[in-house]
Amino acid sequence: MALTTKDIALLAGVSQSTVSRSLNNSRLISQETRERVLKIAREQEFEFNANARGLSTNRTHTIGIIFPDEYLDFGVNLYFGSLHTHLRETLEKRDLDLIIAFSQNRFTGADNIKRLIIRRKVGGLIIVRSRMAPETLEFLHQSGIPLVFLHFHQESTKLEGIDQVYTDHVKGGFLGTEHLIKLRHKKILCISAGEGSEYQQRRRGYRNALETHHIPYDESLILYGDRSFQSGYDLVMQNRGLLDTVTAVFVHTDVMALGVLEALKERNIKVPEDIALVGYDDIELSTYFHPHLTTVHQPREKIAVLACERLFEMIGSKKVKRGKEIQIQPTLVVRESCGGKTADR
Amino acid sequence: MALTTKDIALLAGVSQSTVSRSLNNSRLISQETRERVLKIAREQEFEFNANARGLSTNRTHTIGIIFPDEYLDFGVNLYFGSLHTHLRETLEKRDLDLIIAFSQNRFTGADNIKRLIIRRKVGGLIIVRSRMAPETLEFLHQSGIPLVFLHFHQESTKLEGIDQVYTDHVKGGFLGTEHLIKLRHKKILCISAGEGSEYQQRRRGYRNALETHHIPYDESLILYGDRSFQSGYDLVMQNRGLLDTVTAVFVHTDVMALGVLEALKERNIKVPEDIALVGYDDIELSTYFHPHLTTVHQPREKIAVLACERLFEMIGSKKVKRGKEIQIQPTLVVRESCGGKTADR
DNA sequence: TGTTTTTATGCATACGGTTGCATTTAATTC
DNA sequence: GAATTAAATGCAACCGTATGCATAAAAACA
Repeated sequence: MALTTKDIALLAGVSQSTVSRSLNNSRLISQETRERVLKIAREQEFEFNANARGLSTNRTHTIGIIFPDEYLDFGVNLYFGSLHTHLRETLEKRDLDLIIAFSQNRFTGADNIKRLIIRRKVGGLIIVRSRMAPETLEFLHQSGIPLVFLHFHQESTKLEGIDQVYTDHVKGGFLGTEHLIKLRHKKILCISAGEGSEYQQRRRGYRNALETHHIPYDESLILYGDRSFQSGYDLVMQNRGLLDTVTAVFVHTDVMALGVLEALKERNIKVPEDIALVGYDDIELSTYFHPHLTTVHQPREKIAVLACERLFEMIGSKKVKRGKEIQIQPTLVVRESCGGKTADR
Repeated sequence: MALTTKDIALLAGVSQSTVSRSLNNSRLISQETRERVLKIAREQEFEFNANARGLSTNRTHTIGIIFPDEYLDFGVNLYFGSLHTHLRETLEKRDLDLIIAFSQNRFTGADNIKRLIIRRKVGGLIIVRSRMAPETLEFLHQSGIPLVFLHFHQESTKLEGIDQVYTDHVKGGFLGTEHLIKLRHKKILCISAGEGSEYQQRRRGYRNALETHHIPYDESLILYGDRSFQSGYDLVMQNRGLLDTVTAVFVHTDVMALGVLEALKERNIKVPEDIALVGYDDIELSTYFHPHLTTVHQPREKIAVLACERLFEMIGSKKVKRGKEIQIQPTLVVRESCGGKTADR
């Protein structure tokens, strides 16, 4: 059987509470005793029983992460997968366990967010790009649990008092577009996605850039995919005419951009010679394709680290003021898919 | 505050133990009472406190999954990522929570396997392709925790009594090679990986196929990569001479195969016309590349489901006999990268 | 030296469930 | 209808830790 604090107490010749206090660095303990207890605990490879601890303190050394459902869908999960990895890594540094769930149990329909809090007593929650019922949101507020929303900025007043870490998607949309404009492109097709505020924001950036540079905004130059490789591919194949009239394409996810690239290759349209291409996300996968994608980089590791640190702060002290919004700037990574050349040809 | 069984008891006018029994489907409870209690619990959105439960039963509704470190490495994580997804999905169906860890905490150096058991009291453990210290293995044995090893077959007698779910990598190696042989290829380059039993087994299959068809086995036709896209690419670039002498390449991971494909394209070697290519894993990514990869398919979902079911059995009853080894047959998925044609040219 | 203050330790209870055992109530048997 | 048995419920202890409170020991003070 696993050792308990009681066992350690026996070995050390002290009471169980002294052991508990020693291991928890309480300052009610003499240096001498503490060290003796710690030594024995180490020797015996003592591990706390997380359940007992959680029961007693009503919190656990566990963080919950809520991912959006589409995480399951390979075609679009490369960005979130990478984010996941960084989150895991950051939490592991703090010796925190990680429970992962989708916002809703896809089989029982249970509200996993509520469950993680009530049932698992997670010490904090990171919620990645999830819509949620107002009721759940209300519940989160009331629970007072440390909470960080990730990925995109939500402006709803309902989210007041909730921390958010996100990249500036408007800026990202602007950067990608402006790069193309500076290469003298004027007719820039925008392949975005229908659902999701981040895409709306990226489109706003696209439009801002055009207007800043006095290029008329043309709604017919916006197409909507579903974020998948296939949809990028399909949009190119289905809009042959449109593609002949543009000199550049700005695609709002790398995965779609790779689909676009593939389709263009098949149609014998050369990138970047015939069409310049800009993606969004800077996923590692895109370096597998040629030409390498110029793309808007979102610093995933930074997002993960900042979100976790914020969580740690809140967990560490109840007095930390909630509702901080951390905006991270995306950057443009220039590779080959736009060419060094301008659009003058 | 969250509701407890005591609260429900009060509302239902019964004792706390009756509530507990009702919610746990004990047969010591009358149908009538049970229903009344359940109804109230539902209405109140009662959720068990997992800590309290875990403390008294000494087990939790939680499964641990241990992933290999390289999971972090994108270049090789596509297969495991997909496996992960299926595992998560399967466990969610059973309303089980999931804690994920690497076998060793990469920062504190702690043995996560031991920790998950002692500290988190996970009800079961799935260990994906991990080497581990004999001491840890011994510990696992003793703990009696439901346990399934995933991915490849380990024949060590030390693993006796431990369940394994794996695909037959020897068979897979055989299938891929034989397909090429039947297309009349005789000089088949094999790009494998240095570390990992599964690759050793795939190479054995490769050799078996050659010998079965009376083709001399030539060790110099085996190259070793590190499973990454880049290493597939590099091997092709660094072994130009060798590649000119073969008509087919069998690559032991799809990710590497895609790297190979990319390099061949760059060298203007046509696939499948000049060289036929077979991969291994059947990851979704490979359908993004052209020509589509002929590859050895490992049924990831089946592996996940079988592993979980086995775990459920063991969790459900202590009497279940341990040590079952479930072998799953890989299949060959013929796509475009070998051509319909034979090697007679 | 006696008294007060400080510091270190132990005692006992709470956390929210599960479960063996005792008890009550209902059903069955004679 | 009394005695026996079965079914349903309640009582209470326990799981392992944290922590308020009481207390003992040590230090400081008078």
